[in-house]
Amino acid sequence: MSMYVKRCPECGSLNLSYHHDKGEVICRDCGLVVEDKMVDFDQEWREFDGDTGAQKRRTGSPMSYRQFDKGLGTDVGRAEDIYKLDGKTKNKFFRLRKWQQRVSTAIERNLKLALSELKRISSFLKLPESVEEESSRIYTLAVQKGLVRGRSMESVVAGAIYAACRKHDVPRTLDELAESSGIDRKEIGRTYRFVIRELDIKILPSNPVDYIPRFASELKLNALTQSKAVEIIEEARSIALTSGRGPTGIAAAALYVAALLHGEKRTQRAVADVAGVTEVTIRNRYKELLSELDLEEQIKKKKKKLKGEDDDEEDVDEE
DNA sequence: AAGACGAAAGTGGTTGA
DNA sequence: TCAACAACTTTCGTCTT
Repeated sequence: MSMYVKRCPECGSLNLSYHHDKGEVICRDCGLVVEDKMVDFDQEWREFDGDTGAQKRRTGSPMSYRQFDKGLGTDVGRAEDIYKLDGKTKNKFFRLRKWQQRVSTAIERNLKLALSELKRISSFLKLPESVEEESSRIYTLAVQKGLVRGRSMESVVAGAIYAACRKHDVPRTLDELAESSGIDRKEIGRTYRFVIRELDIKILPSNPVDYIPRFASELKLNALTQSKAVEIIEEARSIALTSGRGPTGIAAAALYVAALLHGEKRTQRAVADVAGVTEVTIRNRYKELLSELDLEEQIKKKKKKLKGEDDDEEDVDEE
């Protein structure tokens, strides 16, 4: 169905890898993220049988949380519907109706504004539609639960997006959210935690591997280095080296080591910048990696640079 | 000069009494 | 609610390339 043929703009390769769930297209040869927001081709609105051609009508607008009320609306009924009610109930009815109007117009206004902001940010971050949809849902729930009170609308939007990204394994760093929303990173983290706690959204700790393609692409590292980094992370995970640590730090250190081993050296600062951590954190993770995994390869590489006088085995990459 | 390294002090969040 | 604690950051001085 998705029948467009693409070449990697970096190396011209046709060997592209499609990750539909992440909305990413990754070049297997050079690791470039070719396109990180794919058109969602299989979202095809139902058509009925071809032979009864006249009946190809759709059944209303698509149900989406990106519209403020999911395209539906519920009202407390009109006055003429309740002519049989007694006076007391009538009064109650009118009170409810009044409240409903107040609340719903307030919520409506809020949602309209918030969802357009949300759309702006998610297109800035090139998030796939599934994530945009999810964050809209989260935000809507948050508003309905009154969680925005005392917080800025923007920070809740940012928190909702962050949560949705995590939930869909398309993690963005807090810094990226901060940059695109203009909200302080800590503030986003706070509201994020608050929102997922209040809405009882369970989010598993994000896997460092999920960050690798994007970071590697930004650093222009090739696919070999990238898969080496993934390999390192998985090895580290098997020895419980990754628990409790920040996933971005691990991803950054793994990439740093992998780049070193493949002769594509990047400075710690460069890696730190794209990963949104400091050099110190990379060094700490890096040290742990070297001491807990096999570091002989690393040492051999360095020895080769030191004029490699006597023995040099040319084994670079295998497990 | 630039990059890598590491010590020391500070920050914000989690946990457990 | 408070204190201990771990992870991470900031800052800064030293060493290596």
